[in-house]
Amino acid sequence: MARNVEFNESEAIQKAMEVFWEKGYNGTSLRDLTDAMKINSSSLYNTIGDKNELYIRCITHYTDLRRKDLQQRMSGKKRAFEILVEYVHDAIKVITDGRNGCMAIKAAFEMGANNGKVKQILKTDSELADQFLTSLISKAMQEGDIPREEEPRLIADFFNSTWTGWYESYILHKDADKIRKMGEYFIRQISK
Amino acid sequence: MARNVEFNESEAIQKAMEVFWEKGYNGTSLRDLTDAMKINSSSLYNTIGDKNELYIRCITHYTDLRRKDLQQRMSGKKRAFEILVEYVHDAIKVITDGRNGCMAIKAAFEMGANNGKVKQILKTDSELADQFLTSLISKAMQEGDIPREEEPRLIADFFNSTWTGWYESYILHKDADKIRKMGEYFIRQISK
DNA sequence: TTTTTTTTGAAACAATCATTTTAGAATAAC
DNA sequence: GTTATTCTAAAATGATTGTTTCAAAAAAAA
Repeated sequence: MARNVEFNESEAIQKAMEVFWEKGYNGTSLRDLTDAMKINSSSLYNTIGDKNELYIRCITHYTDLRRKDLQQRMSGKKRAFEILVEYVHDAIKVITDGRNGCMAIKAAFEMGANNGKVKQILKTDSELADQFLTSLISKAMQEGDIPREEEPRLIADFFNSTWTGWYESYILHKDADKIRKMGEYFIRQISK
Repeated sequence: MARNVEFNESEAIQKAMEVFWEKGYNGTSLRDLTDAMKINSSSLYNTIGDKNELYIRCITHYTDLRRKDLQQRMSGKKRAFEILVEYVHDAIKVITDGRNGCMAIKAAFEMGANNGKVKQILKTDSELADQFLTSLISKAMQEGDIPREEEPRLIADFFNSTWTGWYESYILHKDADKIRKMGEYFIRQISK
Protein backbone atom coordinates (compact mmCIF):
# COMPACT_ATOMS: atom_id res chain seq x y z
CA MET A 1 0.00 0.00 0.00
CA ALA A 2 2.73 2.45 -0.75
CA ARG A 3 5.09 3.99 -3.15
CA ASN A 4 8.55 2.56 -3.88
CA VAL A 5 11.88 4.30 -3.57
CA GLU A 6 12.70 5.74 -6.96
CA PHE A 7 16.47 6.01 -6.88
CA ASN A 8 19.00 3.21 -6.91
CA GLU A 9 20.52 3.28 -3.46
CA SER A 10 23.84 1.61 -4.21
CA GLU A 11 24.39 3.86 -7.20
CA ALA A 12 23.68 6.87 -5.01
CA ILE A 13 26.12 5.65 -2.36
CA GLN A 14 28.75 5.17 -5.04
CA LYS A 15 28.28 8.77 -6.21
CA ALA A 16 28.35 10.12 -2.67
CA MET A 17 31.50 8.14 -1.99
CA GLU A 18 33.25 9.77 -4.93
CA VAL A 19 32.42 13.23 -3.59
CA PHE A 20 33.55 12.44 -0.05
CA TRP A 21 36.64 10.78 -1.46
CA GLU A 22 37.64 13.92 -3.33
CA LYS A 23 36.62 16.61 -0.86
CA GLY A 24 36.75 14.92 2.51
CA TYR A 25 33.98 14.95 5.09
CA ASN A 26 34.17 18.57 6.18
CA GLY A 27 34.84 19.81 2.68
CA THR A 28 31.65 18.26 1.34
CA SER A 29 28.28 19.99 1.70
CA LEU A 30 24.88 18.31 1.66
CA ARG A 31 24.19 20.07 -1.63
CA ASP A 32 27.38 18.64 -3.15
CA LEU A 33 26.07 15.25 -2.16
CA THR A 34 22.48 15.56 -3.33
CA ASP A 35 23.67 17.04 -6.61
CA ALA A 36 25.95 14.08 -7.25
CA MET A 37 23.42 11.53 -6.04
CA LYS A 38 20.67 13.25 -8.00
CA ILE A 39 18.18 12.95 -5.17
CA ASN A 40 16.40 15.40 -2.93
CA SER A 41 17.63 15.88 0.60
CA SER A 42 14.28 14.67 1.96
CA SER A 43 14.77 11.37 0.16
CA LEU A 44 18.26 11.12 1.56
CA TYR A 45 17.09 11.68 5.12
CA ASN A 46 14.16 9.29 4.62
CA THR A 47 16.16 6.35 3.36
CA ILE A 48 19.76 6.69 4.52
CA GLY A 49 19.95 9.25 7.26
CA ASP A 50 22.03 12.31 7.96
CA LYS A 51 25.40 13.34 6.58
CA ASN A 52 27.33 11.31 9.11
CA GLU A 53 25.37 8.11 8.44
CA LEU A 54 25.85 8.60 4.71
CA TYR A 55 29.57 8.96 5.25
CA ILE A 56 29.66 5.74 7.25
CA ARG A 57 27.88 4.00 4.40
CA CYS A 58 30.39 5.39 1.91
CA ILE A 59 33.45 4.41 3.91
CA THR A 60 31.96 0.97 4.44
CA HIS A 61 31.35 0.66 0.72
CA TYR A 62 34.96 1.65 0.08
CA THR A 63 36.40 -0.91 2.47
CA ASP A 64 34.03 -3.55 1.09
CA LEU A 65 35.52 -3.04 -2.35
CA ARG A 66 38.97 -3.47 -0.90
CA ARG A 67 38.03 -6.63 0.95
CA LYS A 68 36.69 -8.17 -2.24
CA ASP A 69 39.88 -7.27 -4.06
CA LEU A 70 42.02 -8.96 -1.41
CA GLN A 71 39.84 -12.07 -1.43
CA GLN A 72 40.24 -12.33 -5.18
CA ARG A 73 43.99 -12.02 -4.93
CA MET A 74 44.12 -14.84 -2.39
CA SER A 75 41.92 -17.16 -4.42
CA GLY A 76 44.41 -17.83 -7.24
CA LYS A 77 46.96 -20.63 -7.37
CA LYS A 78 50.00 -18.46 -7.81
CA ARG A 79 53.05 -18.52 -5.58
CA ALA A 80 52.64 -16.21 -2.57
CA PHE A 81 55.66 -14.13 -3.53
CA GLU A 82 54.21 -13.55 -6.98
CA ILE A 83 50.88 -12.38 -5.52
CA LEU A 84 52.81 -10.10 -3.23
CA VAL A 85 54.83 -8.52 -6.01
CA GLU A 86 51.69 -8.13 -8.08
CA TYR A 87 49.99 -6.43 -5.17
CA VAL A 88 52.85 -3.97 -4.78
CA HIS A 89 52.84 -3.20 -8.47
CA ASP A 90 49.09 -2.71 -8.53
CA ALA A 91 49.31 -0.45 -5.49
CA ILE A 92 51.81 1.68 -7.35
CA LYS A 93 49.54 1.81 -10.37
CA VAL A 94 46.57 2.90 -8.28
CA ILE A 95 48.61 5.61 -6.61
CA THR A 96 50.11 7.02 -9.79
CA ASP A 97 46.89 6.80 -11.80
CA GLY A 98 44.37 8.18 -9.33
CA ARG A 99 43.91 11.83 -8.55
CA ASN A 100 42.36 11.57 -5.13
CA GLY A 101 44.65 9.30 -3.18
CA CYS A 102 43.20 6.59 -0.97
CA MET A 103 39.92 7.39 0.71
CA ALA A 104 40.69 5.28 3.78
CA ILE A 105 43.96 7.09 4.40
CA LYS A 106 42.41 10.52 3.91
CA ALA A 107 39.61 9.52 6.28
CA ALA A 108 42.07 8.26 8.88
CA PHE A 109 43.86 11.58 9.00
CA GLU A 110 40.71 13.70 8.84
CA MET A 111 38.35 11.73 11.07
CA GLY A 112 40.31 8.98 12.78
CA ALA A 113 40.96 10.78 16.01
CA ASN A 114 37.49 12.30 16.36
CA ASN A 115 34.97 9.82 14.98
CA GLY A 116 34.93 6.47 16.78
CA LYS A 117 32.73 4.70 14.27
CA VAL A 118 34.83 5.73 11.28
CA LYS A 119 37.97 4.80 13.17
CA GLN A 120 36.60 1.32 13.89
CA ILE A 121 35.79 0.69 10.24
CA LEU A 122 39.23 1.84 9.16
CA LYS A 123 40.90 -0.20 11.86
CA THR A 124 39.12 -3.36 10.73
CA ASP A 125 40.05 -2.58 7.14
CA SER A 126 43.68 -2.08 8.12
CA GLU A 127 43.73 -5.32 10.06
CA LEU A 128 42.36 -7.16 7.07
CA ALA A 129 45.11 -5.84 4.84
CA ASP A 130 47.58 -6.84 7.52
CA GLN A 131 46.24 -10.37 7.68
CA PHE A 132 46.33 -10.64 3.91
CA LEU A 133 49.94 -9.53 3.75
CA THR A 134 51.03 -11.50 6.80
CA SER A 135 49.73 -14.76 5.43
CA LEU A 136 51.26 -14.09 2.03
CA ILE A 137 54.66 -13.29 3.49
CA SER A 138 54.44 -16.28 5.75
CA LYS A 139 53.66 -18.51 2.79
CA ALA A 140 56.43 -16.94 0.72
CA MET A 141 58.84 -17.81 3.52
CA GLN A 142 57.70 -21.41 3.48
CA GLU A 143 58.15 -21.45 -0.27
CA GLY A 144 61.67 -20.15 0.13
CA ASP A 145 61.21 -16.82 -1.63
CA ILE A 146 61.69 -14.66 1.47
CA PRO A 147 64.28 -15.31 4.20
CA ARG A 148 62.84 -16.28 7.56
CA GLU A 149 64.81 -13.74 9.52
CA GLU A 150 61.90 -11.41 10.33
CA GLU A 151 58.37 -11.79 11.65
CA PRO A 152 55.88 -11.88 8.75
CA ARG A 153 53.56 -9.64 10.71
CA LEU A 154 56.24 -7.01 11.11
CA ILE A 155 57.00 -6.91 7.41
CA ALA A 156 53.28 -6.66 6.70
CA ASP A 157 52.88 -3.72 9.08
CA PHE A 158 55.89 -2.12 7.55
CA PHE A 159 54.59 -2.40 4.02
CA ASN A 160 51.21 -1.03 4.96
CA SER A 161 52.88 2.00 6.49
CA THR A 162 55.18 2.59 3.58
CA TRP A 163 52.32 2.34 1.18
CA THR A 164 50.49 5.16 2.99
CA GLY A 165 53.51 7.39 2.55
CA TRP A 166 53.63 6.73 -1.15
CA TYR A 167 50.26 8.40 -1.44
CA GLU A 168 51.52 11.49 0.33
CA SER A 169 54.66 11.55 -1.78
CA TYR A 170 52.66 11.36 -4.98
CA ILE A 171 50.29 14.13 -3.88
CA LEU A 172 53.23 16.46 -3.25
CA HIS A 173 55.73 15.46 -5.92
CA LYS A 174 53.69 13.75 -8.63
CA ASP A 175 56.77 11.66 -9.34
CA ALA A 176 55.61 8.26 -10.48
CA ASP A 177 59.14 7.04 -11.04
CA LYS A 178 59.99 7.75 -7.43
CA ILE A 179 57.09 5.58 -6.27
CA ARG A 180 58.11 2.77 -8.61
CA LYS A 181 61.68 2.82 -7.36
CA MET A 182 60.52 2.64 -3.77
CA GLY A 183 58.36 -0.33 -4.70
CA GLU A 184 61.32 -2.14 -6.24
CA TYR A 185 63.45 -1.29 -3.24
CA PHE A 186 60.88 -2.76 -0.90
CA ILE A 187 60.70 -6.01 -2.86
CA ARG A 188 64.49 -6.18 -2.95
CA GLN A 189 64.71 -5.60 0.79
CA ILE A 190 62.27 -8.30 1.84
CA SER A 191 63.87 -10.77 -0.57
CA LYS A 192 67.34 -10.58 0.90
CA MET B 1 50.84 58.86 14.56
CA ALA B 2 48.84 55.77 15.33
CA ARG B 3 47.91 53.07 17.69
CA ASN B 4 49.90 49.83 17.99
CA VAL B 5 48.68 46.30 17.53
CA GLU B 6 47.66 44.98 20.90
CA PHE B 7 48.09 41.25 20.49
CA ASN B 8 51.29 39.31 20.05
CA GLU B 9 51.16 38.08 16.48
CA SER B 10 53.46 35.10 16.76
CA GLU B 11 51.65 33.88 19.85
CA ALA B 12 48.37 34.20 18.00
CA ILE B 13 49.74 32.26 15.03
CA GLN B 14 50.95 29.55 17.38
CA LYS B 15 47.46 29.25 18.89
CA ALA B 16 45.79 29.21 15.48
CA MET B 17 48.22 26.56 14.33
CA GLU B 18 47.23 24.30 17.19
CA VAL B 19 43.57 24.58 16.26
CA PHE B 20 44.17 23.91 12.56
CA TRP B 21 46.48 21.08 13.49
CA GLU B 22 43.79 19.35 15.51
CA LYS B 23 40.72 20.05 13.40
CA GLY B 24 42.06 20.54 9.89
CA TYR B 25 41.26 23.47 7.62
CA ASN B 26 37.66 22.69 6.83
CA GLY B 27 36.91 21.49 10.33
CA THR B 28 37.99 24.79 11.86
CA SER B 29 35.65 27.77 12.02
CA LEU B 30 36.70 31.38 12.30
CA ARG B 31 35.20 31.44 15.77
CA ASP B 32 37.37 28.51 16.80
CA LEU B 33 40.32 30.55 15.64
CA THR B 34 39.47 33.92 17.18
CA ASP B 35 38.57 32.18 20.44
CA ALA B 36 41.95 30.46 20.61
CA MET B 37 43.87 33.50 19.43
CA LYS B 38 41.90 35.72 21.79
CA ILE B 39 41.46 38.44 19.21
CA ASN B 40 38.51 39.90 17.36
CA SER B 41 37.90 38.89 13.77
CA SER B 42 38.37 42.50 12.65
CA SER B 43 41.87 42.48 14.13
CA LEU B 44 42.58 39.24 12.37
CA TYR B 45 41.47 40.57 9.01
CA ASN B 46 43.33 43.84 9.59
CA THR B 47 46.69 42.33 10.40
CA ILE B 48 46.90 38.84 8.93
CA GLY B 49 44.15 38.42 6.40
CA ASP B 50 41.44 35.88 5.76
CA LYS B 51 41.17 32.27 6.87
CA ASN B 52 43.24 30.97 4.00
CA GLU B 53 46.10 33.40 4.60
CA LEU B 54 46.08 32.56 8.27
CA TYR B 55 46.33 28.89 7.41
CA ILE B 56 49.30 29.56 5.14
CA ARG B 57 50.98 31.40 8.00
CA CYS B 58 50.32 28.48 10.34
CA ILE B 59 51.63 25.84 7.97
CA THR B 60 54.67 27.98 7.30
CA HIS B 61 55.24 28.31 11.02
CA TYR B 62 54.97 24.55 11.38
CA THR B 63 57.49 23.83 8.65
CA ASP B 64 59.80 26.52 10.03
CA LEU B 65 59.91 24.68 13.34
CA ARG B 66 60.80 21.50 11.51
CA ARG B 67 63.55 23.16 9.52
CA LYS B 68 65.14 24.51 12.66
CA ASP B 69 65.02 21.05 14.22
CA LEU B 70 66.79 19.51 11.23
CA GLN B 71 69.44 22.22 11.22
CA GLN B 72 70.15 21.57 14.86
CA ARG B 73 70.49 17.86 14.27
CA MET B 74 73.02 18.46 11.52
CA SER B 75 75.10 20.87 13.54
CA GLY B 76 76.52 18.35 16.02
CA LYS B 77 79.70 16.35 15.64
CA LYS B 78 78.19 12.92 15.95
CA ARG B 79 78.54 10.15 13.43
CA ALA B 80 75.91 10.37 10.68
CA PHE B 81 74.50 6.96 11.50
CA GLU B 82 74.03 7.97 15.10
CA ILE B 83 72.15 11.13 14.11
CA LEU B 84 70.02 9.01 11.83
CA VAL B 85 69.11 6.50 14.51
CA GLU B 86 68.37 9.31 16.92
CA TYR B 87 66.12 10.91 14.35
CA VAL B 88 64.17 7.69 13.88
CA HIS B 89 63.80 7.24 17.62
CA ASP B 90 62.64 10.83 18.08
CA ALA B 91 60.17 10.46 15.25
CA ILE B 92 58.72 7.44 17.01
CA LYS B 93 58.49 9.38 20.26
CA VAL B 94 56.69 12.27 18.58
CA ILE B 95 54.22 9.91 16.95
CA THR B 96 53.43 7.91 20.06
CA ASP B 97 53.29 10.93 22.35
CA GLY B 98 51.24 13.35 20.28
CA ARG B 99 47.50 13.18 19.88
CA ASN B 100 47.11 15.03 16.61
CA GLY B 101 49.55 13.38 14.26
CA CYS B 102 51.72 15.48 12.00
CA MET B 103 50.18 18.69 10.72
CA ALA B 104 52.07 18.58 7.44
CA ILE B 105 50.81 15.10 6.63
CA LYS B 106 47.24 15.95 7.56
CA ALA B 107 47.49 19.06 5.43
CA ALA B 108 48.88 17.12 2.49
CA PHE B 109 45.93 14.75 2.47
CA GLU B 110 43.31 17.42 3.11
CA MET B 111 44.59 20.28 0.99
CA GLY B 112 47.47 19.03 -1.13
CA ALA B 113 45.49 18.32 -4.25
CA ASN B 114 43.35 21.46 -4.13
CA ASN B 115 45.48 24.27 -2.72
CA GLY B 116 48.55 25.07 -4.76
CA LYS B 117 50.16 27.35 -2.22
CA VAL B 118 49.83 24.86 0.63
CA LYS B 119 51.11 22.13 -1.64
CA GLN B 120 54.17 24.17 -2.51
CA ILE B 121 55.03 24.78 1.13
CA LEU B 122 54.63 21.11 1.96
CA LYS B 123 56.66 20.09 -1.07
CA THR B 124 59.54 22.31 -0.03
CA ASP B 125 59.30 20.95 3.50
CA SER B 126 59.37 17.41 2.22
CA GLU B 127 62.36 18.12 0.00
CA LEU B 128 64.21 19.56 2.95
CA ALA B 129 63.64 16.43 4.99
CA ASP B 130 64.79 14.42 2.00
CA GLN B 131 68.00 16.41 1.69
CA PHE B 132 68.66 16.04 5.39
CA LEU B 133 68.22 12.30 5.27
CA THR B 134 70.04 11.87 1.97
CA SER B 135 73.15 13.63 3.17
CA LEU B 136 73.11 11.71 6.44
CA ILE B 137 72.77 8.37 4.72
CA SER B 138 75.44 9.34 2.25
CA LYS B 139 77.79 10.26 5.07
CA ALA B 140 76.96 7.08 6.96
CA MET B 141 77.96 5.12 3.87
CA GLN B 142 81.28 6.91 3.73
CA GLU B 143 81.79 6.17 7.40
CA GLY B 144 81.11 2.51 6.75
CA ASP B 145 77.92 2.19 8.82
CA ILE B 146 75.58 1.58 5.89
CA PRO B 147 76.39 -0.59 2.85
CA ARG B 148 76.74 1.29 -0.42
CA GLU B 149 74.40 -0.96 -2.35
CA GLU B 150 71.53 1.51 -2.66
CA GLU B 151 71.13 5.15 -3.63
CA PRO B 152 71.08 7.35 -0.50
CA ARG B 153 68.26 9.37 -2.02
CA LEU B 154 66.13 6.29 -2.47
CA ILE B 155 66.55 5.21 1.13
CA ALA B 156 65.70 8.75 2.24
CA ASP B 157 62.51 8.79 0.17
CA PHE B 158 61.64 5.41 1.50
CA PHE B 159 62.04 6.43 5.10
CA ASN B 160 60.00 9.58 4.65
CA SER B 161 57.18 7.50 3.21
CA THR B 162 57.30 4.89 5.91
CA TRP B 163 57.27 7.52 8.55
CA THR B 164 54.01 8.95 7.21
CA GLY B 165 52.42 5.55 7.51
CA TRP B 166 53.45 5.25 11.12
CA TYR B 167 51.25 8.20 11.89
CA GLU B 168 48.28 6.54 10.27
CA SER B 169 48.98 3.29 12.04
CA TYR B 170 49.14 5.01 15.39
CA ILE B 171 45.89 6.91 14.79
CA LEU B 172 44.08 3.66 14.06
CA HIS B 173 45.77 1.17 16.36
CA LYS B 174 47.35 3.25 19.12
CA ASP B 175 50.02 0.56 19.32
CA ALA B 176 53.27 2.25 20.30
CA ASP B 177 55.15 -1.04 20.36
CA LYS B 178 54.22 -1.69 16.77
CA ILE B 179 55.73 1.64 15.73
CA ARG B 180 58.90 0.98 17.73
CA LYS B 181 59.36 -2.42 16.11
CA MET B 182 58.95 -0.95 12.66
CA GLY B 183 61.57 1.63 13.54
CA GLU B 184 64.02 -1.05 14.63
CA TYR B 185 63.25 -3.03 11.50
CA PHE B 186 64.01 -0.03 9.31
CA ILE B 187 67.36 0.57 11.00
CA ARG B 188 68.21 -3.11 10.68
CA GLN B 189 67.30 -3.12 7.01
CA ILE B 190 69.39 -0.14 6.00
CA SER B 191 72.36 -1.47 8.01
CA LYS B 192 72.63 -4.75 6.21
C1' DT C 1 -11.66 2.75 -8.02
C1' DT C 2 -10.81 4.03 -3.77
C1' DT C 3 -7.99 3.98 0.13
C1' DT C 4 -3.77 4.09 2.41
C1' DT C 5 0.88 4.67 2.84
C1' DT C 6 5.21 6.41 1.34
C1' DT C 7 8.24 9.08 -1.63
C1' DT C 8 9.23 13.18 -3.73
C1' DG C 9 10.29 18.16 -4.85
C1' DA C 10 10.43 22.72 -3.33
C1' DA C 11 10.50 25.70 0.08
C1' DA C 12 11.49 26.95 4.72
C1' DC C 13 14.30 26.43 8.84
C1' DA C 14 17.39 28.18 12.34
C1' DA C 15 22.20 28.03 12.91
C1' DT C 16 26.53 28.90 11.55
C1' DC C 17 29.78 30.27 8.11
C1' DA C 18 33.52 33.79 6.57
C1' DT C 19 33.76 38.51 6.10
C1' DT C 20 32.71 43.63 6.52
C1' DT C 21 31.06 47.74 8.58
C1' DT C 22 30.78 51.12 11.96
C1' DA C 23 31.66 53.70 15.82
C1' DG C 24 34.51 54.46 19.58
C1' DA C 25 38.93 53.75 22.09
C1' DA C 26 43.86 54.14 22.02
C1' DT C 27 48.18 56.19 21.08
C1' DA C 28 52.06 58.08 18.42
C1' DA C 29 53.50 62.40 16.28
C1' DC C 30 52.87 67.09 16.19
C1' DG D 1 46.82 69.07 24.16
C1' DT D 2 45.48 68.50 19.79
C1' DT D 3 45.47 65.97 15.67
C1' DA D 4 45.90 62.18 12.86
C1' DT D 5 45.88 57.54 12.35
C1' DT D 6 45.09 52.90 13.51
C1' DC D 7 43.34 49.65 16.37
C1' DT D 8 39.51 47.11 18.73
C1' DA D 9 34.81 45.47 19.91
C1' DA D 10 30.27 44.50 18.67
C1' DA D 11 27.01 44.12 15.49
C1' DA D 12 25.48 43.33 10.92
C1' DT D 13 26.27 41.15 6.50
C1' DG D 14 24.60 37.87 3.02
C1' DA D 15 25.75 33.29 1.87
C1' DT D 16 25.79 28.63 3.02
C1' DT D 17 25.40 25.04 6.41
C1' DG D 18 22.67 20.62 7.79
C1' DT D 19 18.05 19.43 8.49
C1' DT D 20 12.85 19.57 8.45
C1' DT D 21 8.28 20.59 6.84
C1' DC D 22 4.50 20.15 3.81
C1' DA D 23 1.69 19.51 0.03
C1' DA D 24 1.48 17.00 -4.08
C1' DA D 25 2.56 12.82 -6.64
C1' DA D 26 2.89 7.91 -6.89
C1' DA D 27 1.62 3.32 -6.36
C1' DA D 28 0.53 -0.97 -3.79
C1' DA D 29 -3.45 -3.01 -1.39
C1' DA D 30 -8.25 -2.90 -0.62
